[in-house]
Amino acid sequence: MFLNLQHYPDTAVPTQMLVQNTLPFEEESTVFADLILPVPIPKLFTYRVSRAMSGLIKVGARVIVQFGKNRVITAVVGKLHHTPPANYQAKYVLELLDEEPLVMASQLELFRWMADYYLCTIGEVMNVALPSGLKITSQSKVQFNPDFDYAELLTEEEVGLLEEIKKHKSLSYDEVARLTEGVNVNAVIKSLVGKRAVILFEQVKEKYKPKISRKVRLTESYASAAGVNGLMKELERQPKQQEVLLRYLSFVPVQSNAGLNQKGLEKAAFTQDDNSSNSSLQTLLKNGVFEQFEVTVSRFADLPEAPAAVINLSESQQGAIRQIQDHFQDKEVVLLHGITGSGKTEVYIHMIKQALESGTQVLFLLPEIALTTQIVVRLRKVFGDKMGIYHSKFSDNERVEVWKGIIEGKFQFVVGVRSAVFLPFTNLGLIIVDEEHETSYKQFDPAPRYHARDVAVVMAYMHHGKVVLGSATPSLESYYHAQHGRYGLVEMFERYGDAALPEFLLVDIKEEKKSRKMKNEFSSVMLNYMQYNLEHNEQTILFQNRRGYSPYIQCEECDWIAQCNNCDVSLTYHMKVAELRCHYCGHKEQVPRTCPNCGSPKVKTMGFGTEKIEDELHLIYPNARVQRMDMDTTRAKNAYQQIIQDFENEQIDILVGTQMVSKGLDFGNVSVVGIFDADRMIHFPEFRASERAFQMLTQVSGRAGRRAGKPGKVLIQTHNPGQEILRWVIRNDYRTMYNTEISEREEYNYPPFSRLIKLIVKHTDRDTAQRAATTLAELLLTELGQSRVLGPEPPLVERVRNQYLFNILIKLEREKINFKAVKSFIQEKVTDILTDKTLKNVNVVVDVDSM
DNA sequence: AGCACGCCGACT
DNA sequence: GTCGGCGTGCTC
Repeated sequence: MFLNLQHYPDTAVPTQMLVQNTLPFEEESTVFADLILPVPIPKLFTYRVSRAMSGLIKVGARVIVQFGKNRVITAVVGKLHHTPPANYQAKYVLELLDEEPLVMASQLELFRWMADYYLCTIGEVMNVALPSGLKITSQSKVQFNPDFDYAELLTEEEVGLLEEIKKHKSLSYDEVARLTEGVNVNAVIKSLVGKRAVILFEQVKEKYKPKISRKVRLTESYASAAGVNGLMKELERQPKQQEVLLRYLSFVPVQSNAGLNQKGLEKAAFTQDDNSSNSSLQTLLKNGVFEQFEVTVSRFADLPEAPAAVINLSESQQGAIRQIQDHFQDKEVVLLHGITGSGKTEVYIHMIKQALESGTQVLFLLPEIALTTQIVVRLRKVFGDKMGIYHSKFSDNERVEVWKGIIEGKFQFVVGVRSAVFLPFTNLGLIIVDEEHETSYKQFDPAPRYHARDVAVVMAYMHHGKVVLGSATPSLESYYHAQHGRYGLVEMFERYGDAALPEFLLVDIKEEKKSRKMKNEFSSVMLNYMQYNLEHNEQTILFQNRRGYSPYIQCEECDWIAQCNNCDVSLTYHMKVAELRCHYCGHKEQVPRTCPNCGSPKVKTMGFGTEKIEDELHLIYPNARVQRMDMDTTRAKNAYQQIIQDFENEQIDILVGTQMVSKGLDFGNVSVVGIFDADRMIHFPEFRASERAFQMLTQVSGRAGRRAGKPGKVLIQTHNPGQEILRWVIRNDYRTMYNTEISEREEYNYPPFSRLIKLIVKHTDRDTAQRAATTLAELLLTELGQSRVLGPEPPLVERVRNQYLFNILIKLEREKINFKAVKSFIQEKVTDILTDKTLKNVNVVVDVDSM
């Protein structure tokens, strides 16, 4: 239970009170709290706990404190003790927000580990961990001083501003600024405060609002079969009121079950049609027939009860479950390598059920895109409202409800994205990480730059639970661990319900171009297949991992290319919105009609993205139903699901999209998958390129050929059909890919043979950035040696948001090295650079296990 | 990260 | 002469 000791949002803490450091009317208590504050300062802050609060405060509860001169912020109690700080006077904890811990001891342990491992502060971890509905905003507000006597002389500006402030009860700085344009608000407010015309105060408000449902029910005297019958008679002369009563009874059959009345009916159920029923209801309320009441409802209340879904497991699924259980005898982690369509989900469901029955909690992690799909619907059918969903597209209130629901025991099982590892589990028996190879499990910005899969493994150790990592295309790291006995390995190579593997067709673009068979981006082969599909009402998925219309526009006369002002990249042309956009910083600008450099009107789009493919499809097949699915078309909360649903209902003939189309689309009618630009993925300048390309191509291919007895087709357009990666994809030969890649990784000492820490040095001035990076690299070399420090070198995109970047890569062997000591050495050197007086405003990002 | 305090250029 | 620019250093 979360008892708010104060009622928000109305609490205003006058500033004068905040400044006070001792409480006058009581003896000083000897309880001190070390608090985790949401700031990037690597230590806890010790505050004093008042005597009244000392019996109530608990580790993991949130408190409000004054931090600095004028800031009021929320903190979480990290530790309680009796040691007064030696060198300073501790301030008092102003308020206690939770009677019971909101952050569990197990979480604090995990958060400390994360801060330590990923080289950030526990405050930064806390900041990302808590849904913002549980954080508290502190905002300075201004208010007219009712005691102001106009004794001081005011300037014209001050009078104007004061008049505005007088009109309102209280205003934030922002609001004042909006009301009085063109005035230097901060300065004027400051002088008004000085003249005691206005008062400043800190308003703290809790953002989470429970959802309230307004309901009505029959008053006690009528809440029985006899009561209702009597009432019907009484109302014979009032047909409208009788109608309202009947309506109520149709939802809540009190005659047959009087107990149902207790729960009542939403008031909204009466008023949706017309106003007269509303007024009749008002009369009934007034006459004491009905009564109103309010209940706090869950935002997930409308979910169906779990039907006892029976799953028939295939031989291979049963075998997989047995093997997993065997491995769990002596291993914490099992890698489940199951090809697309092998039925991993049923295995998961079985494992989850078992864990739940044994009374432990279960966490099921999915990549963001997969979470919006059918798998959640399926899980919901099995687990009903015992399952919580934690998703970034959910509102804050919904996330707070999941958080609290776990603590209260309402959700024993949570399906969620990366950040679900922060939830308040106390007894995790099983964690499943599906699509464990997905790079989106690694958070890049802001700190903590954590990898949810790796965090999950650590979490499981802490909870003495188990982990299942699942993938059709495991990361080299996980497979390596499985090969070397650190993880158990279970493989499923049979397609469920004997769906055939797709047939592959490599289309040589060079050949097609030579014989002039290409129609823009489409090879004749692809056009033929699409044509066939349209004629036979079968669906096609086209994959191009690049959004927008074209990645750049260029002048034919002078070769000018539209570039971002803030980043060293070309601007992507988006046709629908008629804009050039930077995919790095979000900068937008108008599309020039003529070349800004030479004035020529011959500015052409170059290259192609999903939008161009969509556009050309409309031209080639005017009657086909084409839908695009990428970040631009799925921004709205339910847009993604809508597209999926339309596709499922076969209201879309051709779906063209980015990697979004590679996840969770399991539809029988997709007989062709077309892949553009496979070469770009394969040759991406990065050591994981081959692995990624293999994963991506395999995942997309898996969308085809899901209909039993009828293999689908996968068309890959490439300039080089002989590439070995394509061969591996076609043969579904993970092993060879793994063996080839792993020996390269070993040779060049890349993960899993080493750990990588990437340092990104940033500065607005290129020379300063380079100088800082070089200095830092030299400092690191002293202890780590030449072989472990690579760089600095500029990344592919040298400048982002007007910051020049230089990367230093540190490779550390996995064995025989004091990882902790090395990390604190790195931290130390980074701090040296940051505090170097000759290198001002340099920023360094430390990314442990960088991807 | 904020936020206040402190020392040098363009205005009444 | 003042306002106000943002550099620097601290926060229990």
